Order: sequence, then structure tokens, then C-alpha cells
Amino acid sequence: MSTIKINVREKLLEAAGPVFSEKGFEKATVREICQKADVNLASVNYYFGDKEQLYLEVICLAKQMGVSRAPLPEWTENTPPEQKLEDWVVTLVRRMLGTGELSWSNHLIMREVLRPTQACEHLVQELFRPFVNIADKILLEILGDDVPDYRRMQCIFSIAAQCQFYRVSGGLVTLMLGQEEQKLHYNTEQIIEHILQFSLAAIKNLKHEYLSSEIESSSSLNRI
Amino acid sequence: MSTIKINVREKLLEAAGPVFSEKGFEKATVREICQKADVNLASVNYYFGDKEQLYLEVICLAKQMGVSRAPLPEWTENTPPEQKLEDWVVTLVRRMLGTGELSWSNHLIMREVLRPTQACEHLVQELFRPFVNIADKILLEILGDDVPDYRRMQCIFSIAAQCQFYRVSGGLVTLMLGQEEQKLHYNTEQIIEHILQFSLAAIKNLKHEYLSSEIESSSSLNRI
DNA sequence: GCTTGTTTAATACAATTGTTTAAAACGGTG
DNA sequence: CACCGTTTTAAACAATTGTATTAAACAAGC
Repeated sequence: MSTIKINVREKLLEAAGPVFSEKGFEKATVREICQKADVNLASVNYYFGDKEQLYLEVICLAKQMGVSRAPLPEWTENTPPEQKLEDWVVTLVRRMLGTGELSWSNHLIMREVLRPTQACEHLVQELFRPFVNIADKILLEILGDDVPDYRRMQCIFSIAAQCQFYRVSGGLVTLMLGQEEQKLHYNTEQIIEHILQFSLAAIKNLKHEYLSSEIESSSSLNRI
Repeated sequence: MSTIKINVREKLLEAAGPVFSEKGFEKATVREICQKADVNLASVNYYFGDKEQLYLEVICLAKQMGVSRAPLPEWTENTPPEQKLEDWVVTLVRRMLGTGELSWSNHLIMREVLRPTQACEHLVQELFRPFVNIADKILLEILGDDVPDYRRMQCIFSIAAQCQFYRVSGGLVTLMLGQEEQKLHYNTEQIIEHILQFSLAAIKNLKHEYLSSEIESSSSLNRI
């Protein structure tokens, strides 16, 4: 007797998430959402005013789920920065490539990244910028403060770009490789391992570059 | 007397390119295209059958323009592979981030990458796979054949990912950085330079990894 | 000049969209 | 039971879409 009467608002929010994520704002229809939520067609306008307001609330919901779904692990004072960076990348890839029941939130957030609306600014402030700031601190630990700020940000972008690639261009990757090749060498764990190794090498090289330019002559070990 | 009578077909193709690129297939309307082309509404169906056929022909046109717009430079036998890789990256970034009058073709192709339709398979075969094969040969020159094939492909994906990032998430980058910061350190040339340095360091490290694992024990079986 | 095939034009059509409306159903409260 | 505010329902509305239709304009050949 307690669950048969669920709030219509909640039913709408739950039903709208996957639909918006799959179809996008424009192609998603109020009729399909209401049908999936098993409520009357007029309910969206009754409870949310219009379709766009419903969308904004769904985005907010997706943001909360995205954080709680794949949280960063706890670190102690002497956790090495390389370990932190690995955790950070793992978390990012998990959030981006996560599959399963709740993956609609990832898709929806990615849609906002690819084609920002007014909701994206909210995501930047509440989700992206804090997450990037964490990576920035890690890189500061690894690189030291001789490397200028914008160079760290470029590295963060390069890492995030690789994670994003497999989410965004997954269809292309499937078309480029055979499907058996993809299943062999492109599961989530191997993708993570490659991104980490690739990026860590580049970062370490950046550090050496600034080290050697500081010492100038004595260091003969610049890696390239 | 010669130019006042342009083919209606061509007018439609030229007008449809920017519209499809800006709005996407679904949101682009036949009415807007016909209005921009200054032809009658029924012309699309008369010359192309339906909207989708027009779209396919526009994609084909975009592919041709994309290649001719930013071609790869000519190489001689003794062009060093690092130079080739730089040319390759420069070409890819130019094709992806290219602005100006003809940039609608880039946008349109990127739309196909992000959400592949049947037209994408054509793009893979005619545009992406040949271009990736070139990079694969370059990396083979740099890395040698001790590095397995899929590792080269992972590197290519990582490079392409970084190029794609600034095209795909340009709006996000603008939101994350201040606009003045973006204009300072994120113009095309600096993006290219960073991607090159970042990726080349990672690739060289990969080479050293396989070199050392080869030398340290004569048996070549101890990869994992 | 008339005929014939091709192109252009204006309009109509059927389907789908978000939104509104007005009445019915519901749930307490006196 | 009667009343009243809230919620739900079915239907309608206005706008927009791709496409079809039908007739007019045109060009070319005889």
C-alpha cells in the first residue's frame, strides 16, 4: 500500500532521464516520456511548467548520480601522486565509459559537453571544475611549480581527451578495428592502462624538460 | 549571361552543407535549405528524391572538400619520421579545427563521427582509414616492429583524441578557462605544439620500454 | 505555332510536436 | 453529504515538419 502511489514528479524524472539521454532534448518527446512514466500527457506541463524545465531538473539529477556513482578513493598524506593520478584517471574513465543501468547520466552529461546549453555552466561549476582542480593539484605534486600553470592544464586536457575519445568516438573505433580486435585490446582496463602509461610518460618528460632547462648544461638526460 | 543560370542541384548542395552542419540532419529543415538556395520548396524532392539522399550527397561533398582543403605535404625518402608525424598532426588539427568559409565540412564530418549513420562507414573507408594508415606507417618507422600493432593503434587514437578534444569540447574549454587565458595559450599553433610534444614523449618512452625489455633478456616472450 | 518533355511554382496534406483547456475524478474537511 | 482545492484525464489547438499534387512556365523540335 505504500509504493503503489509514487509521486508523479519522481516518475517523470526517472523516466525522462533515459529518454533525454538517448534521444537528446530536441528529439525526445513529451509523449514518450509520459508514456514511459505511465502518466498523463499533460503532467509535464502541470508539474514542471514546460519541457525545458523538466530537462534542467533531469540534468541536475544526473550530476548528483554521476558523482556518487564513481567517487574518488580516499587518499592519505603519503599517497604518491602517481597513485593519485591513476585513481583520477580510473574514476574519469569509469564515469565516462560506465555502462549498466545508470549509464544514462553519463550519456546525458556528455551531450551537454558536446553541445553546451545553459545547463552546462552549472555542470562546469559543480562537477567539472572541482574535478579538474584535483588533477591540477596532483600534477603540481608531480611537476613542481617550475612548470607554468597552463602547461599543467594542457596535460589535463590531453588526459581527459583520451578518456573522452573512447566515449565519444566509440562507434568510430568499432568501425575502424574489427570487433574481435576491439574486444581483445580495447576493454576498459586496457584503455585505462594505455592512457596512464602514455600520459605519465609525457608528463615525466615535461618535468625533465623544465628540470634540464633550469640546470641548463649539466643535465644530459633529456629524454627525447 | 553565363552565371545567372546556376544548376538548381548545385545551389541546393551548396546551401545544404552549412545548414546540415549547423543544425544536424534532423533539425535542418528542407524549407530553410530551399530558402537559402533561393529555389522552390519542392526542388529537394524533385532533384534528390528526399531529404536523406540530399544529406548523403552533401556528406560526400564534405569528404572531398576535407581532403583537398588541408592535404598532407609531400615527403621524400629521407624525411625523418618525426617530421612526418608533425606534418600528420598539423594536417589533422587543421582539418578538425579549421575555421572560415569552408569549415562546415569539418563540422559535418565530426557530426558523423559523434553519431554515426550509414554515411559514416563511407567516411571510414574513404577518409579515416587511409589517413590512419599513414600514421601507422610513420609510427612503425619510429617504433620498429617490436612494438605490437595494437600498441601503435592505441597511440594513434591518443593523438587523434587530443586533436578531437579541442574541436568537440571547445565550448567546454571556453567555459573552463577564462576567455583571455584561452586566447593566450590555446590558439591552434600552441595546441599543435603541445599535442606533438606530449605525444612524441609518450611514443619515445614506449619505444624505450620495448627496447629495454628486449635487451634485458634475450628471449622475447616476457612482455607481460 | 503547336506539341512534348522538363523544370518551377504554389498549395495541400498527413503526421508529429509542445502546450492548453475544460471537464471529470479525487481527497479531505465541515 | 456537500463543498472545495488539487490532481488527472481526454481532447483540442496551433505550429512545424517532409512530402505529394497539380498546374503553370519554359525550352526544343517539328
